[in-house]
Amino acid sequence: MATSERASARPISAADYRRLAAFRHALRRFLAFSEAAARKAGITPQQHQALLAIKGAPSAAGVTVGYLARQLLLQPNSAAELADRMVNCGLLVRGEAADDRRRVLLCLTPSAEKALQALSTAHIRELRESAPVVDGLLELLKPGGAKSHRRQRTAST
Amino acid sequence: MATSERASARPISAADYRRLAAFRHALRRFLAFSEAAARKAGITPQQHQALLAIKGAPSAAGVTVGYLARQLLLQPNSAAELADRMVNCGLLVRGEAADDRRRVLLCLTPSAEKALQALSTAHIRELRESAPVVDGLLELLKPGGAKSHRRQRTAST
DNA sequence: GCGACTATATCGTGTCACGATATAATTCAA
DNA sequence: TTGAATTATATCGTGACACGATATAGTCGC
Repeated sequence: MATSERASARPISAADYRRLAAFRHALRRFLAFSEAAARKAGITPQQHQALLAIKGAPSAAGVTVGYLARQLLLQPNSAAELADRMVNCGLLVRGEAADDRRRVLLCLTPSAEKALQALSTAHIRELRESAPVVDGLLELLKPGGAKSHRRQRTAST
Repeated sequence: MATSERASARPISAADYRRLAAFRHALRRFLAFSEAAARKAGITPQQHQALLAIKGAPSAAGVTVGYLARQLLLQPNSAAELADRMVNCGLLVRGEAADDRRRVLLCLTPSAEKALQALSTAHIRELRESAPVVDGLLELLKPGGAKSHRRQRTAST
């Protein structure tokens, strides 16, 4: 069974590995840019993500800890800890939901708004530059990339 | 100066924040998929990244610790520690470069090859599915992105 | 051969997410 | 209503991992 496992049935070509590696490298570069930008703005990368998730939420009146956890793909307790650190940093304020007093509404402070705006401007600029690169890398993996059935027109490479 | 800083000269619209948040959420989802896949294969996400970086490198005879550090955007000492953990796990073997005995050549073991192949297959499949989504989100941020086809050039908000 | 430089390794530290658990608030059934 | 089950958030101890500072080994120019 180990010999004909489905996952190993179709060998990956050297070109596939190169493309995957290049894609992940591009991803890391973007994330590194983002982290550096956040730290330059005086906040941690996770805090930046949290600010964006809150600011980009449908409800403009603040979001709950649970919402933050779902957006950031964190466990609820981790989101509560993150929110706690951000409150201590003066980035967020906690409020209570009127209808359900278990819930805590997280709202950005003015300084957080300011930092997020600057970061968002920089990120939009960066994305406009690097999007074509990522696009190109995704393109290579998408169509007949690892190819198996269809033949693509060989562009040399 | 703080009031008219360049970074804050152009306010970001609510739609921009939503788009940026959606983009980052999609990115986190992909990374979460990747992490879960790696852990299911019995390795850590960083180890998976390292295996891919090594396997996708131009030289097929192993890569140096320094190369690994540059590809993963880590400090050299962190790459050495990562390599150390991977050798202890039986994922890598260290070899010496013939021309420069300071250098260490990292090579995948058979079990690492097997794990990486399975992971790569899963990742290519996942990327083919989620690429259109990421594409769409990038599209929105790219061109005139933040805005609208109609009536841009706004002087207002 | 000697000093400057490069490549890798070691050690102590700090951050952060997690599991387990606790506390508070809501819901629902009887 | 009461009170058990459920949901939302918070607390605490732990572990993984990247880092800075530093150490060691190897190479190169002179």
